[in-house]
Amino acid sequence: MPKVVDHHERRTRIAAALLQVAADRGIEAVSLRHVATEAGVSSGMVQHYFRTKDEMMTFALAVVAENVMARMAGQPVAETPAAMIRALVIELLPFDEQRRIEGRVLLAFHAHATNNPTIAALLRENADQLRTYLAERIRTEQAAGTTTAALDAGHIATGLLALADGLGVNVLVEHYTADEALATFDAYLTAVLG
Amino acid sequence: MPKVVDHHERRTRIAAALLQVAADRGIEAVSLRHVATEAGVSSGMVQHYFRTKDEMMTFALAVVAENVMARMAGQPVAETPAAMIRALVIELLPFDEQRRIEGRVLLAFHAHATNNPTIAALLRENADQLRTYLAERIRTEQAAGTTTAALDAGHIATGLLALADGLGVNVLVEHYTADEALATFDAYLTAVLG
DNA sequence: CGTTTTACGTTGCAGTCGCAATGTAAAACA
DNA sequence: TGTTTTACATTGCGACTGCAACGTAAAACG
Repeated sequence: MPKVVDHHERRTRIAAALLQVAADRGIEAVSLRHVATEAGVSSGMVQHYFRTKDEMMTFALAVVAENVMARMAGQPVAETPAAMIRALVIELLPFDEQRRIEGRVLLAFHAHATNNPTIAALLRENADQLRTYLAERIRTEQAAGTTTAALDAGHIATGLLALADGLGVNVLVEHYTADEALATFDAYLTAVLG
Repeated sequence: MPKVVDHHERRTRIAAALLQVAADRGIEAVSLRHVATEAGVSSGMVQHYFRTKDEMMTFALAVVAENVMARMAGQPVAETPAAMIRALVIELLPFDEQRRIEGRVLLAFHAHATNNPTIAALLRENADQLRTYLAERIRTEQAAGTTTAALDAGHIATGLLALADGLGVNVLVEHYTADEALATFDAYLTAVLG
């Protein structure tokens, strides 16, 4: 056998190139050759680590999902419940280049999921995870009496995430800036949590 | 000259076929040949009415935008401000097949707009129109004192539309049903408008 | 040290794409 | 009635796609 190689590392590197291509030129520009060129490798190597294009796409999506989750989990504990929610959801808005790229890719995958059950399932799994996490934290605050919100925590979480999704999309297509989106989000937060 | 032909009608018919293909098999399946087949015409005819694929896509998007606007404008005047907003935004949620198709197509175009200025501009124009319209109606209600909302009408409109966008996307990828989305939306409405 | 297994690189094939080019038929206009 | 103009249909070309099929070289293992 040749050089022992970290498969996961190679796949991750290729996925990163895929995300770059998708963010730069749209997901329809994601081809084996383009990704290979972007990664600086041969298309044969890409084929070596991903048997099909679909497998490559799915892996890349999983990478993005992991990144988002990791960023949210790495968030420090906030003082007030509103601040906590704000900090979490801000992570979903495209404020810097990294989040812009991820946002574009996620948007493209959402469009794709519309007629691709595999991708739809992957997206749904992550969204559920996020929603459950957020709802749980809201419930905790409600139990502790630190928030005035009388609404069902599940509805609040769903609404917050959907609002973040919608604002994110609108920022990505440049209907308004991330700051304006945040202002709108804040208005919603105060309305719901007091 | 041959048979005098209604150009706009032909283009609209082709656009309808495009939307069908996009909704059925994803926007990446939209090719001159597929659209032509779906419309039951030759690809030469499609080329006759649209000089480029891009022109065809843009036209189809404009058709969708018109449909949405027409449906919203055709909405009867509601009793309460909340009911009015609710009726308007419900039109944006994918409750029936028609709105599901339009939603899918719009979602795909939003992803596309991320790196296509022409489409981005078209989307932005429509979104602005919608937002202005909604904000204006909210302002009217506020002036009449028929709503308790203290927030800036612009922010409310932006938030409502973004929330509708986000909920719509989540319904399209089947994270939850349109009814659940509506429940969440209602919770938001009462929180904001009282 | 020889064998085997893995990690790539290269090439090619069948299919699809957008689009240009060309052909044909029919109706409006002179 | 003849000419011109428009409405299509057909064909083909160059570019691109995913993917299979090979080839090669190097390192782990016996």
